[in-house]
Amino acid sequence: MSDKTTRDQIIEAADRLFYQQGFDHTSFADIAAFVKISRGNFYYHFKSKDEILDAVIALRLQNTKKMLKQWEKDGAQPIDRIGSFIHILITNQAKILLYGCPVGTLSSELAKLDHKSHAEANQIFSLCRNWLGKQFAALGHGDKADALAMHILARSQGVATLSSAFQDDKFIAQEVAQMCDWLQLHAKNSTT
Amino acid sequence: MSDKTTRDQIIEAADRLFYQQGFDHTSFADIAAFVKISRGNFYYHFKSKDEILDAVIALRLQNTKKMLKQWEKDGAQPIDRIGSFIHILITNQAKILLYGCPVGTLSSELAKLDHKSHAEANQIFSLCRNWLGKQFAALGHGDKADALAMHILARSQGVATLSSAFQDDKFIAQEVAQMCDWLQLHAKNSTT
DNA sequence: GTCTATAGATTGATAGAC
DNA sequence: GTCTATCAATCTATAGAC
Repeated sequence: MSDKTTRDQIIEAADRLFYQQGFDHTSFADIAAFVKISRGNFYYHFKSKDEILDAVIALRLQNTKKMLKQWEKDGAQPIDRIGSFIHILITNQAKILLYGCPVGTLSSELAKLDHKSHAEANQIFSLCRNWLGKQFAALGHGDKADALAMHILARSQGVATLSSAFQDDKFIAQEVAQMCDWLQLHAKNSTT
Repeated sequence: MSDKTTRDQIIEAADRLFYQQGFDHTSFADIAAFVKISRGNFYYHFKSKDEILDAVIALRLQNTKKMLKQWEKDGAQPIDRIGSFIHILITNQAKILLYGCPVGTLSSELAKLDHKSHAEANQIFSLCRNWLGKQFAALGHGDKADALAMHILARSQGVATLSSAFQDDKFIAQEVAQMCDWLQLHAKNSTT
């Protein structure tokens, strides 16, 4: 923890604060207070606030890739892997209830800001979409694999938004169970 | 249009700009330029920016009530009424692709800002939830009516978020069709 | 009821000492 | 590499003329 570079500490603090407070509403003063450096020191590591955002998005892309790889390693069958994806709603439920989904809320904010990095932020969605599509393709849903991936992604987003609005963790549990039931209906032939 | 009070013009401009740019990112200067009044004039009509937000939320609550009443009038059967709700995704698709759902994105933003009016903004969700629950109850789903209402609400939110991220109007059409299919499966006895 | 002028705080960003 | 000091712009909000 203490041997991390200042640059990495800034990125991690920004990652956290952008999620909790939003990108636009998080100031350098906020990040500086968190990392315990002066505001002027930022500009040795980054040219602008937008550059910090890009670094945060890059970090999230990297972490998402790691997570998907891990699920691919842990889950022998595509069904198990997709199940892992669905269950992040429960794994991260405490944070989701407070701040929603980090991917969806950042994408929505950058859309409203008409921010140049909006497309980059959406690559996190694309990563999940393609990975889910690959799993559904492995299940035998050739042409419908992408549509099924988008369906699961959308339902996860909706659960995050509504559970956060109503502070309802039971709703998360209900919907996760329903999505798993739905998944079983789409379990064609995996290995056979 | 021209005989509207300045106060109403401010509220309508704020309603539009809060949706397109976000609440926090919209300044008095933005609203003033839209309504063509001076910045100082705001404070004759409102005490603070938060008061404008409350007025905007009150307006949205009022408009939502009107819309739900109209659907109840137009649709003879609960199935038709729920169908009207699902189809707002298509009716408002142009705006949704650009700015997402006005209810969901405002709720998410106010959650991150830890804003005191977050609960008020969520009343728009509650309005829809209770109305949908009433329709499902009329369909004969006594104890499951609220869960079905939440399910439809969540799926609508997810479709709004993802279609906006991927700029995909075909995805909206696909999911709306699927939601209508799902709805038919839940069409127990309505009038009989 | 609307305006101009301005206060007071905060923002992102820069310059230069150490 | 980190700091202090500071700039210029912007923000919400206020005061007072008309």
